[in-house]
Amino acid sequence: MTNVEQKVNFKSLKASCKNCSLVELCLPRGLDSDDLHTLDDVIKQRKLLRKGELIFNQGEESGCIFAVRSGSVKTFTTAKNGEEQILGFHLPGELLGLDGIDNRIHSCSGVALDTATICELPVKDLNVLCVKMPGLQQQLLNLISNEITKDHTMLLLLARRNAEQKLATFLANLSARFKARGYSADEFDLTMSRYDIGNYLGLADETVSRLISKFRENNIIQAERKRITILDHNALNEVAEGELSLN
Amino acid sequence: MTNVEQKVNFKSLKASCKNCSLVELCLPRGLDSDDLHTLDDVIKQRKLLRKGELIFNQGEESGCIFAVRSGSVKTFTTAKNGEEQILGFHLPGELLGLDGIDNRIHSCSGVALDTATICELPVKDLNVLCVKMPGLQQQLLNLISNEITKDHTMLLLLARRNAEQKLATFLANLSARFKARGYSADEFDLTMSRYDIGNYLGLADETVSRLISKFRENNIIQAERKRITILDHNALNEVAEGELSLN
DNA sequence: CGGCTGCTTGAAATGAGTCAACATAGGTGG
DNA sequence: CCACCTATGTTGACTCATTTCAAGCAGCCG
Repeated sequence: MTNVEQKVNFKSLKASCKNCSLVELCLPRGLDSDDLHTLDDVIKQRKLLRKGELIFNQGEESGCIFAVRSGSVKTFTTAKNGEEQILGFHLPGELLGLDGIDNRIHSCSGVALDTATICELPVKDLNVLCVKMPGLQQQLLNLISNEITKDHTMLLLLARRNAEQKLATFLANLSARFKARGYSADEFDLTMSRYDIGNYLGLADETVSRLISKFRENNIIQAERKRITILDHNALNEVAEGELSLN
Repeated sequence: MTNVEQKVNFKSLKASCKNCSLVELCLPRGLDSDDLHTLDDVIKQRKLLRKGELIFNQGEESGCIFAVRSGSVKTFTTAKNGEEQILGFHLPGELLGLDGIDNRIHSCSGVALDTATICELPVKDLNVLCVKMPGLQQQLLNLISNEITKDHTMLLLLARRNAEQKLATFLANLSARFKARGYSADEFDLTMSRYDIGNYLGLADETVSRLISKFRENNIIQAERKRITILDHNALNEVAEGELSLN
């Protein structure tokens, strides 16, 4: 199943880790070099997915968490009546499937938004490793804890903010995440549709469309279909905070 | 700090655990008896809180998670501009503060809604125990995983449901939780104000008031201020699911 | 007993949704 | 390679659920 016996002997720590995207997440709070290699060995080969392909399905027991290497991914729950609620969009270097970390059942599904590569990380192996590496244990808890905090921020956004603030927050957040991952904070492509954005933010897709136009008319962004250029981060943040209302 | 040396030698497992509310949560998926006692020893003495008293504060590092023994509690985040978003209400036997499980900083605050007793559980001690008790490790992850799932359900509720469905879901959920804890599913007191309910559900408090009246007029509930009696669980669930729309 | 806070109800205002028509891009097959 | 077709996005007009504003009421605490 895993290839723990496989030896790794490169000079550079990063270069020696096949699946850096996930391992990098653990670096900031210091696992030592040996630990990192052990962890890296547990991470399954990347998998290539086409747009729309399922990574894991709500209700199934994958026993894995996942890391995005390239491309992007959305997660969503499906209600009894069949309607979907998008829970998050995941960029390269980010994790998903943490809701299945107890090794039981995923409470949401993950789907590729475009061509994407993802790494699989079997929770079982992680648990075994945790005994040997107390640092990893802590890292894992940190990650989940952050997940909860993110959800709480989202609850606030959905419950208390108007459409303008929601979309501005969404764009500002995307920008910050691209920046954190080494991409441009000013110019990026939306891999998700207007419908997806609306679903995620609790808005009709027409509303999203209208707001994008409004932001453009106010010279806050430039928007050509999927391509977004942020012209005025300051104004965008002010709209997000409700300090600035447009038109 | 903790009283690990303290010996416990009662016959009944439950009777021998001073802080059953938390320990019970771990029972369903089987820690053995010795483990339970060890766990119980780590749980700090109950604390008595008056209405409005703070249990833990957003931004502070308590290093603890908490279990409600009696009374009820709300958790909420405070945004930059000072406005609050209630994240959840917690009944006896339920946990809170899991967002601070990484032993760092709480991303929300907890406050007693009425006179309440709560137990404190230092995460540090838990981590130590986890090494000795692999089962506990798993239990903890399960709990957090469930927390995430609950948040996801809430995201769906806030983003996709109308006011009627939100309130019906809220009441049905409360009822189920009371039942699960051995209280009546039909009759209970709301310890939170209309304002709190509205804040939690992303509604104006006037809307909550109006809906309660509407539910009463439709003979779904009886409502005398804080006292709620559910007359028709079936109808309530149908409203929650959007299968039934009132008036 | 009075004042305060929380609750209820009404009337008016409005933000976002719905419905509908049209535009554009990208993909497919002839 | 072009023409068509379907997806997705845009924009307008109208509707309506929920909010906001406002007034009155009821329970509760000091």
